[in-house]
Amino acid sequence: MTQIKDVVLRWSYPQAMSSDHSPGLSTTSEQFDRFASAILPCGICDRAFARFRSLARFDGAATGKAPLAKTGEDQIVFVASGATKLVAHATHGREQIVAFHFAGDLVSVPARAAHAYTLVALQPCALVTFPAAAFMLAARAEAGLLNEVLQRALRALDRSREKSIILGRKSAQERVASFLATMAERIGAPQDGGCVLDLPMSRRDIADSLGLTIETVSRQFGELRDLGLLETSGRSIVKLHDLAGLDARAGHLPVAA
Amino acid sequence: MTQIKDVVLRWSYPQAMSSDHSPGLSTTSEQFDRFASAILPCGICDRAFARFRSLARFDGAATGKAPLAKTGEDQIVFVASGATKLVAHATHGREQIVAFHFAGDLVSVPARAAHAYTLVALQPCALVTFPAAAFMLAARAEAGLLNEVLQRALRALDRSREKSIILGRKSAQERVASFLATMAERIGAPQDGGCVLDLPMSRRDIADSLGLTIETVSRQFGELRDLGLLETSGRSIVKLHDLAGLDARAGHLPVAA
DNA sequence: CGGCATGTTGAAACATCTCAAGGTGAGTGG
DNA sequence: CCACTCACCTTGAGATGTTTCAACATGCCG
Repeated sequence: MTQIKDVVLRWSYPQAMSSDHSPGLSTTSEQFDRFASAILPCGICDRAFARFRSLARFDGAATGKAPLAKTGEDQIVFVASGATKLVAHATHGREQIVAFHFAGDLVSVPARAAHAYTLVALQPCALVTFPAAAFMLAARAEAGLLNEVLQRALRALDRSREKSIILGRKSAQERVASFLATMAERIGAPQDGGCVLDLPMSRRDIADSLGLTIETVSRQFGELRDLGLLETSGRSIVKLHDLAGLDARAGHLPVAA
Repeated sequence: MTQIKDVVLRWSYPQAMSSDHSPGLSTTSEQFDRFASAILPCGICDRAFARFRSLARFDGAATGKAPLAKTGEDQIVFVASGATKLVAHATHGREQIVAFHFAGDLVSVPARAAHAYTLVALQPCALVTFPAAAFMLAARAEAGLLNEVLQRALRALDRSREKSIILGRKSAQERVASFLATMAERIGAPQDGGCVLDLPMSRRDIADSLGLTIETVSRQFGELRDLGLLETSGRSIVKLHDLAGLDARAGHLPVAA
């Protein structure tokens, strides 16, 4: 009863597979195996297994490329390796990054809404793509699979709601601190009390994720550095010295609210 | 294959039951029946049906009240009648409304995250509440139910993502226009080319949903009125004259992006 | 070791917020 | 049925944080 919430309530895996930086998996079999072991229940019947195998499309994507063909249909994408961003487009070329994804994550990419969406690779990626409608139809009778996908969807919903709070009610500094705290959870490598991040996304990506400009993000990195909360080296390495201090700066509610 | 996306891809129902303004349903049976016919698949077995019946808690809530007991557990709530808001709390008393819900909607209310969440009634409500973990366990083998809940979760995710774009990259006027366009879809009554809204939420609620202040919301209502796009009467009635014009002001992408 | 995208820092512009003072309307009690 | 009242909404003027525009520094890659 408890393990449901604790173990599988995530649309994405925290760090299980994310230390894998292999540029792209060599074979499609290997990609599909990753998908199957992450998403498909052990007890799934051979017929259903084969059905998903035949629905799957395999894409490798170089950094910065949008690996999905515009089919006009909703898509379900499994990130076998690498990292991606889901970008929403508004008028006047404005972009908002709606989510980041790492190896092991499952992404729902809508074809049409009030805004257009594009999935873009942050690193060389191996992706397994399904047409959403066909995927759902094939999953219709597979309770185990539906359960897994549902828990991941709810996890994604929780993340998206947290983002709404950040975007709606937080200062620039709180946004950057929240971002770093979240990334620490997802891809951070613990190191003597702190945590080291190797961010696959640029300052522009961070800005587009937090609803800020690159200049403001840069300034806030500076301030957090001056506060002794972090240290940067090169463009992508960030060492967080004080996770608790960062959380406080992030405007998170104290535990006993 | 197509009808999946078109018909059931919603965590919430658009207007099906939302014209029902009965303050609260008289009997718990009636409430549960609404839940059952909206969410439980027709073919569900008697045993499972009884299981959900016994898990359900029935609450009536007066306007402004938070009807959920703080159990420390995630909850799943079905809105049998009325309207609610899901509020997230940050430091310094800041609040962000993460979603609105109307009769027929299903809501996932997290117990603990980086921010605390409260579900609050906008109108007198009848609610059916389940502990999320037990709900998921009971649903584990019910593919039809899991499918329904998954489609609704994905719909909620889509809505939340659209909100991220609004909060991250839009001007005050675009936010208000987007809000009105969304409400028109969800609870609008068509009227000679336009659409009439009877908003159950206050200006403060709208502000807390859009990441603005009440003053800014009020000013933007004024500007949209001056532009001839809408007309207000009393505090809650808004008549939209030009849905297309509103959509344009909302910064939505033109159809051929 | 260049060349150039990416990131940093500074000063002025701007949108929204804050603070403050009226209006308005929905519900209440006479 | 009307007037009272209080919460809610509207409008105005000044303060503020973020953006914009611009110049400069850095570090990654060939």
